[in-house]
Amino acid sequence: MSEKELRRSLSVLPIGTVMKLTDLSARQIRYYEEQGLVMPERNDGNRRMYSLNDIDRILEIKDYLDDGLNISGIKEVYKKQQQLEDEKKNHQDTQLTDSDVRRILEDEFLHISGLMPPSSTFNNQKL
DNA sequence: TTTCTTACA
DNA sequence: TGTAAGAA
Repeated sequence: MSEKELRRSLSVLPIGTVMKLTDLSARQIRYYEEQGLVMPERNDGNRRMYSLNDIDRILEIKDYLDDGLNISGIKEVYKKQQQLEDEKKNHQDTQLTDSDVRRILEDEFLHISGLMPPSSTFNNQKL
């Protein structure tokens, strides 16, 4: 991991700073954590400490919400991304190319952002 | 002062 | 999601 990545992953921001940076309420920020969308560290007194990566994550969540996605929809987006990353890691037993990954993700975006049925996202065969 | 958790006329 | 209450 590069030094840059390490710095971005250092949790040094209290929720108050995150509120100003994201223009979200503490309530909302904590709620996203409850939903497993972000997992900030805790310091001494059980206070949440966020990293720059967390900030990006939260801003991303905010954008998705503005685009009409609900929490469950966002969860699926991240689930999909992680799923694709895993497959990418086992590049040998799968036949997915980078362009395939990009296409699948694109498809998911349109699918999910268009107010999809909660259970219609498991039909991602192998193209 | 700031943040945490819990709960809801 | 907001807000109040009590604790840390």
